[in-house]
Amino acid sequence: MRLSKTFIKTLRTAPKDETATNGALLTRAGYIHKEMAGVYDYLPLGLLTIEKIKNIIREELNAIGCEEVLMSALQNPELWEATGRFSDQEVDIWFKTELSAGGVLGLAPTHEEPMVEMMKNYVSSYKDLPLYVYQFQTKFRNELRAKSGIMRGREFLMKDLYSFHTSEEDLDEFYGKVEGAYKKIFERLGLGDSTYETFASGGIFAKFSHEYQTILPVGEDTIYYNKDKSLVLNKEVFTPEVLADFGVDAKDFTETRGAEVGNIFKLKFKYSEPLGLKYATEDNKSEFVYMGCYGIGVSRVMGVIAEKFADDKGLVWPEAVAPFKYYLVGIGEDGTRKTEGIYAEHKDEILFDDRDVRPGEKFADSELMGIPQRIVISDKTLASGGAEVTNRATGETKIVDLKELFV
RNA sequence: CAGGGUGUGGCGCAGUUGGUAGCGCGCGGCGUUCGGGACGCCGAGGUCGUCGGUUCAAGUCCGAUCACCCUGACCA
Repeated sequence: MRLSKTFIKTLRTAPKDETATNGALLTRAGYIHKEMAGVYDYLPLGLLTIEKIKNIIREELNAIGCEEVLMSALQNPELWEATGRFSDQEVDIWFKTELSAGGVLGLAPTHEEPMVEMMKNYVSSYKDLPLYVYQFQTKFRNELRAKSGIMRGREFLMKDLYSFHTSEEDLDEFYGKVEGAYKKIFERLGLGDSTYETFASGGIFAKFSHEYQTILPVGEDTIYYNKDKSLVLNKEVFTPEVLADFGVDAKDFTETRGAEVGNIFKLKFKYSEPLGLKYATEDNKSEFVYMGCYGIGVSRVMGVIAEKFADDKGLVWPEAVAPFKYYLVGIGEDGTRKTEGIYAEHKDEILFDDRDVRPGEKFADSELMGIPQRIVISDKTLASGGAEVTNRATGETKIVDLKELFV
């Protein structure tokens, strides 16, 4: 991408209404644009970052046999009335709208009901199971208070996976596979060292559910971890009874803040029963389908990564999620000519700062945008043998022969 | 939803006891610059969130309303 050709523009100061680090830097660096509280547009760089995150999740889910779909945001109330979840008393974050011909529709805050209803068309026998179906979809939640940049929005992007099984054992086994996939996903996202599977309230169907909490000072959840972080508990289950169950002592735990980037739930019959998702067993009995659901907040993850790695100069993306791996700057006639040639060969990997501005501004923007490697070519670098390559995260600089740049 | 705070050019801000708006960044032009957001000159751009009221006169006072931010509560 050529910076001279894009409409985005960096800002020296963050808008006053972006006080969270992620919102302020993503706005300043031209990744996002705010429509209103909790509602954001993703600009070219932001969209590329979102797509990188999505692809990592997609690859790991596909690797354990999941199938991707895309469901609708508009929802039929009848479906949700079957589970009692269209009621504003039961689920108080609905956005509801009206059909011009009369009647109410909802904007999906999650997709258990429509997913189950849809699968009724395709699941009729034990031979059809198990199934693992997911999507990346925009969710709408009428939060009382949107906050923290893109970390808690009213409209946000989520990956939601639903699994369908004939037995609890099969559900358990797949649940374990998802745990494995999630571990890989968070590692690849650069959050492996700071993200922990955390015990949280499981509602009425299980003692616990699992949340994936990334340790982050501005996270919304309070969590407790022991020395080696082998056991992490959300505050909501950090009770004497639960501690006794685990045979641990509260004084061995440290309190910190976490951002919930994912969660996984064993739903069992919670939705299959009220909506009537059944299958025929081998001996032709009709049974309800066991279910699990597994979420990752894609846009929130982007905010968490932005927040977690930022420094005083701006964003610092892990290479796997950066919109581009390289930020290319040419200085002087020779440098400029060389960079044009390099850009032509590696367009997909390069954010090319070909703007007619002074070098200092380009350096500042490369740092603000958080591109992992900055390549500078000038008379000076050519005289020392090639291009100067600077690592955004470490600040480490080295001269690399032009032929060795992309090997 | 409770408490606190803020709305003035694209962004950040100032505007004294009411007298119809000013600065920095950014933007356009010219020139000098060209490895750390350079400098000079010229210039464009706002009716002060919205509605109503007081007044000869309101960005400044009063009322209402909307939006936004922070803390908390909420989070299926």
